[in-house]
Amino acid sequence: MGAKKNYNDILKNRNLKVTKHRYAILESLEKSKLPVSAESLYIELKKKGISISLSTVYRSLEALYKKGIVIKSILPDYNKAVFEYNHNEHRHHMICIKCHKMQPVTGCPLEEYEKLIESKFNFTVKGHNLEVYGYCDGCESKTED
Amino acid sequence: MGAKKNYNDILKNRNLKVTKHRYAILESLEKSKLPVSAESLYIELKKKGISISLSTVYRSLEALYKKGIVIKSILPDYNKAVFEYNHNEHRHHMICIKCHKMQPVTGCPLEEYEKLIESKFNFTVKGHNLEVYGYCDGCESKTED
DNA sequence: TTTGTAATTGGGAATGATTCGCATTTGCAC
DNA sequence: GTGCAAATGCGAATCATTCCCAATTACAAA
Ligand SMILES: [Zn+2]
Ligand SMILES: [Zn+2]
Ligand SMILES: [Zn+2]
Ligand SMILES: [Zn+2]
Repeated sequence: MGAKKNYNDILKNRNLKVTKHRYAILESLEKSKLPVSAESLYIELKKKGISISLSTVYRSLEALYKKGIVIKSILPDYNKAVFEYNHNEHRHHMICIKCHKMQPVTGCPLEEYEKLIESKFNFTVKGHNLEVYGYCDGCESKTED
Repeated sequence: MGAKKNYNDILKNRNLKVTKHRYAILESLEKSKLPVSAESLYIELKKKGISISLSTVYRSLEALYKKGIVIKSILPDYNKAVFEYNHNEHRHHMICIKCHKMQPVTGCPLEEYEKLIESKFNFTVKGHNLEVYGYCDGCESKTED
């Protein structure tokens, strides 16, 4: 939360111009506990009285994603991308099969695994994608077909 | 490869009717080393002389996915779903950021992690999704912007 | 502060993957 | 063999995302 100035630097350091839109997007994402879709972010910004177009939201998110400032993921049952601020405290999510709720889990069990892959195959690891599926607290008792 | 009869049982056990299309899809997926998109599978089946519609390919894959017979995943940079046969030898993939090649890696580093999650949160784990990103053997020397 | 230029944006159209609707066909239990 | 629910074909519809292009803006250099 050394916020304000921070976003400017983050953007500048990655050769992205500082605009009020990007600023607002980062602010919104950083506050959000959970990953959000482009559209829901768009709606949220509108509610805050920010004038922005959906295209811009998509473009900004994509730019931020390419620079590693945000994390993008697409879930096989919820066919759209969701974005979250890349708090560098690496984290993953538990996703409920039933209600689609996502819950963050900090920490990562993959450090050794990545090293293993790098040495075993000739592959330079740059990151990974991990989500755990199952039934959340509330949906526990439900069984599927 | 106790193949032939096998698919029939797999389908029947999950309350899916046995049709030549599903049979062909499973056969194709099981042989494939790498995950394939619905469309490329469709094209492949056509080449084999099988008469099928793209809708059916989508519907069948979705049905097989819901039953756990195939695995579905969507990659954030290649915006479409890919499917692979669920060899129960659990595996994951390394995906090249540059050429999009996917390479399977058998084995899983997440058993303990899942137990941890189940006990720590009140969450019933049913599965997970893991891909490792980076540069493959051939694309090694390439840097991004 | 002013100017020049490339990056960013709006808004709407285009795209492309996936799903849907509905008439027809097929699997399979009885 | 019959009957019915499930599966299919094919085209239309949907929906997220990208693209186009003219107008605006950020910001570096003067
Ligand atoms: Zn739930
Ligand atoms: Zn991790
Ligand atoms: Zn590669
Ligand atoms: Zn695994």
